[in-house]
Amino acid sequence: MDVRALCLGVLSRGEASGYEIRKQFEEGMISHFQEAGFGSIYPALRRLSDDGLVECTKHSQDQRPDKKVYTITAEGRAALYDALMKPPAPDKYRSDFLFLSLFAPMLPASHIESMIEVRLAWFRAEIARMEGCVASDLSTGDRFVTEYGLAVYRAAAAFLEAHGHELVAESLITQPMVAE
Amino acid sequence: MDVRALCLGVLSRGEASGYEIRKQFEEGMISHFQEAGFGSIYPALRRLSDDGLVECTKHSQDQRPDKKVYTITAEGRAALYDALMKPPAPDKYRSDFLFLSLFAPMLPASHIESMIEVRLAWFRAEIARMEGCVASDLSTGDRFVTEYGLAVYRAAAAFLEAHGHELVAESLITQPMVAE
DNA sequence: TTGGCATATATCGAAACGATATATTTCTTG
DNA sequence: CAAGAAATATATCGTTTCGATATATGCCAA
Repeated sequence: MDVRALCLGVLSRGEASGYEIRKQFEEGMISHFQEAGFGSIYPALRRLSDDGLVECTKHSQDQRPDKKVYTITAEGRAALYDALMKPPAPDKYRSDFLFLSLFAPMLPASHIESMIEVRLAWFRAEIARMEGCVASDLSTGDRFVTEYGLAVYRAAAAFLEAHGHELVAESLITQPMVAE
Repeated sequence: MDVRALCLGVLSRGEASGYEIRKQFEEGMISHFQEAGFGSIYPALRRLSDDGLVECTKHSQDQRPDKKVYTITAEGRAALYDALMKPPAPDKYRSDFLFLSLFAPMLPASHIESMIEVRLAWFRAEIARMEGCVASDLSTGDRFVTEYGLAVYRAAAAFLEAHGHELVAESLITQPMVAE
């Protein structure tokens, strides 16, 4: 599933500009399980446009640079359907946090501790945000992915709360960053 | 954390060839939270070698092409330490499965059902494998990341077992793939 | 015996990432 | 109230990474 297919998916739910598509990958619900930046989205939209899978209409209303609004075409919907009917590729997960955890006993305890705290705070904020989302009315698919994410984040946060201190305790170098 | 730093991390736990490093990213414990293929590993090793962070010794024992074994140097360990001391980048997660789930009501129920089954089978196999790992004696870091992964996979599998059928039920197109 | 799998290295084009450039408006804060 | 930060909006460009492919041998099973 490449960035072109992801853009088609977003556009199938409503027309949008490149900037608005990126916002969905950065802030929206989709941001929890897919990512794409300007450097991928703009070339993808160009190619989709060339292939007739989306149509681009320029809105030069404001003073700002022309806003280009993209709309999915019938061919675009067919291409999206084909992409969705292929068996999904396995999930890809990259975590510098877990890689770093492998080496925790060789790093300062304060570093491990602050890393765990930052992470826990992030999980709690996301969980709160998602709980707000499920309270409102979502479509079937949206509710499913949000509750899935919630289940996983809660498990991860609970694990860190229960076992994070073990990683800190095993750190051989115990130098507080600020003098006591 | 780029592929060079990841290779340094692997080599800090023992010398290895490019092939063996890739096996760790493909099969080993690390495969659950970091990925790298030949196309990234070989250029990374070349650059690490040029920069003096690893040393390469050729073992031409077998008939096969020379096995190049890489060993981390003192400078390499220092560079790894620096990389590990930077605040870790946020986790990156990409799931075609969840993206596809957004559109489940527009896809055949049989497709959704088989996708969920495949996924559940994969989770169960990985959970069993990891349970075998934690039974043996692991280092602190290794045990932490394995049990973290176990907690998350169990939560994901439990969610799919409990709510997977809801996604199938909502699928508007209910065409069995094989005639009954 | 022959086809498939594991070992082992390596490259190459395509895709994606991350930083940066540009320009205007709107919001914030000292 | 003015200065600066943030949001809106598009786009490129060099570096990195991905995925497929090439090459060659040993080993095991059908």
